[in-house]
Parts: sequence; structure tokens; C-alpha cells
Amino acid sequence: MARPGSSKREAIVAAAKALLWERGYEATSPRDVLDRSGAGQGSLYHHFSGKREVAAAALAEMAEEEIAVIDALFPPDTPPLDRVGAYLTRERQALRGCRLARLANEAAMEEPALREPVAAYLGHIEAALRASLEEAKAGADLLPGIEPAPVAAALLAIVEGGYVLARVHWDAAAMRAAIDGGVQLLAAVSRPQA
Amino acid sequence: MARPGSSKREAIVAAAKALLWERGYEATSPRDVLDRSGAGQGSLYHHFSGKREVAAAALAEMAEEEIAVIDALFPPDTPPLDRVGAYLTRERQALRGCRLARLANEAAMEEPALREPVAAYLGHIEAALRASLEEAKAGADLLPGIEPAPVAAALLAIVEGGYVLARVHWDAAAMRAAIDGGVQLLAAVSRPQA
DNA sequence: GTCTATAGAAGGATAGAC
DNA sequence: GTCTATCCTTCTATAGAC
Repeated sequence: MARPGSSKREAIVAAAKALLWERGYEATSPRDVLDRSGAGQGSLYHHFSGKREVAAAALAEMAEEEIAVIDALFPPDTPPLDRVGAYLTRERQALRGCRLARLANEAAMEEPALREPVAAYLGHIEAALRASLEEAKAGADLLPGIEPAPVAAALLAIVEGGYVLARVHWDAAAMRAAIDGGVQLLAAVSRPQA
Repeated sequence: MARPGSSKREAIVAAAKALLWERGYEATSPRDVLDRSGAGQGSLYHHFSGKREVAAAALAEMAEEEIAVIDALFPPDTPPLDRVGAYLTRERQALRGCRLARLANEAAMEEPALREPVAAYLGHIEAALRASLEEAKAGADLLPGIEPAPVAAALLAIVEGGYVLARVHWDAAAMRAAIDGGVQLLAAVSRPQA
């Protein structure tokens, strides 16, 4: 049933990925997915047990793709605080929301199959931030009292919360302000530069 | 039509307030609202033009209530950074999400009537944080290079992003970690205490 | 594997009596 | 103002042919 080689299966998952980002889970119907993918009813229910499983497959692919993007932002041979800065200031489509975490508040997210890919994505970012901050601390690039783990969580929250601010104010500048504040706070806990 | 004195109207809005927080906009149907409120179909469509207007009325009331709660956290006669700290560390139901901003990613939020109460609420918090940080800066309680406006946005984003982290990990501790990081960062940009 | 046709339930709103 | 009954559409899934 989960044969990745099938053409229609791939088209269905691709359409689901696009629609989940555009509209979210509740607002996307199986018919929407079929219309966009060009597949018929039968193909969807041949490959998947229903809407939920389609979404789970789509989210798993999105998480894999975005985790690869994150890894590219954290090359091991660069200064650790540069990696953190690169993550904070990367380009983002603020008004579209986070491709994965945009689903955080849907009722369906209480289902583990849908929540886990999103949790893995955010967990991966948080781990990368924490590792970088720990490396910075070991190299005395961070102020002594600063704990990497909570600060990593706070920086990730600034980004995810920044998406929320942009959506609510319908203005990408709201996210940029939050990121700018994060950059200032990070600079303040960094060792004075040479 | 918008007569506030009507008993059923109030019951409908109260039910909508509860359901919007519990399930969000898309996942709440007019029938759900009627079932919980005890009103009939006719009452809803007598007082409102439809689902959207019910939600708008509910959000407006929620914003008003929550803004009053925020104001209570920022009494003018306390040290400004204590006010910011009180906001960061107030008790929250992390897994339920922010009562207003939990709707940020719903497609319906592109409608101004729904977005505006949420934007007013977040804007009010951000203004209170910014004013407190400006007062702290004027009193030399903040490091010189720190700009109040972006830092206020970042702190608000930490809270709103913290809700997202808690929902995605299905663990209130994820939000606590982000808040803790925010507290540490704020302490780092504050003047060393006497 | 893929298609079209269909079914049962829920969503959102209206009609009209009281 | 409030109620019940009804309507049309959309949602989600199944049936069965090819």
C-alpha cells in the first residue's frame, strides 16, 4: 500500500504538501487534494486509508526536506554563533507561516501521526541551536551565566512566534522586528567581539 | 440587531468564545455553538448574519477581557523590568494555546473582522512591553545598545512561540524552557543589580 | 492502480410558525 | 426573539468497473 513508486501516489502527496501549507489540515478536503493532483477518488483510497494518512505522509516528507535545509544552515566548520545568526536571519515567507508548525493549533495535531513530524522538525532545530550555543560557551564566546538549552528554546520560539505576529498583523515587518530583537539579545550575551 | 441585552445572543457568544479556544474557527460549526448555548437556529441567524459574525463578536469580547488582564500585569508604579518579568512568567495553559493568537494560521484570519481583535490584543501587549523597556532604558536599567521596540517584539514572540512549542511537543515544559530562556536573555541586557 | 459514480453525514443558511 | 423544520452544498469514504 505504501509503494513510493506509484505516480498518482506521489501526485497526491505533493498536492497535500502544498495545500497543508496554504490552508492547513481542517480546511483541506480530500477532494481539494484530488483536484490539484489530477488523481481520482480511487487512487487516494487505494494508497491511503483516508485524509489523515495522506496528511501524515505529506508532513513526513515536509519534515525531511526542511530538516535538510536546517542542516545546511549549521555547517560544523563555521563559528557557532554565526550558525545561530544564520538561522535567525534566513529568508522566510512570513505571511505563509511556518511550513510545519503552522498546524500546531489544529485539533488534529493531538493525533501523534500528525504531530510527530512537526515535533521532529522543531526538535531538530532546537538541538542544532543548543549544540551551537554549547560550543560557543565552551569557547568562551557566551557570557558565563547563560544556559544553552533554554536560550535555544527561546530563539526557536522567537522565530515561530514571529510567524504568528506576521500573520496576525498581516505584515511581514512584525516578524522582522522580532528577529531583530532576537539578534540584539544574542549579541548581548555574546563575548565582546575582537 | 446587535442588541447586547438579549439572553440568547449572550449565550451564543459565550459558547463561541469557548469553542474558538478549544477547537479554533474552521473546526467549530454553527450547530456546535447552538448545541452548547442551548439556543435554536433562529436565534443565531436573528442576531448574526452567519458564523463569521458570531466569531468576530466572540473574538472582540475575548480581546477586551485579555487586554484587561494584561493591564493588570503592568501597574505603572512598579519597576519596569519587574513588569516585563511578570508578563513573561505569568501562569498559562500552554497546551490550550493562546486564547486569541491560536487562530493566527486559520485561513479565515485573512478576514479583517476576525484578525483585528487578535491584532489589537498582541499590539497592546507589545506596546506595554515596549513602554516598560523604554522606561527601563531611560532609568539606565538596560544596556545602552538595546532597542526597546525589537526586544519587545522578540519577548512577545517568545511567549507566542512558546505556545507553539508546547502544542507541537504536547508538553507544557517546552513552553517553560522558552520562557526561561527569555528571562535569562532579559537579565543579560539589564543593568547588574545592586 | 486508476477511474467514475454514489452514499451517508455534517456544514451553513433559510423559511415560517409562534 | 426564539423555535423547529427544511434545503442545498460540501465532506469523507465506499462500490465496483476497467
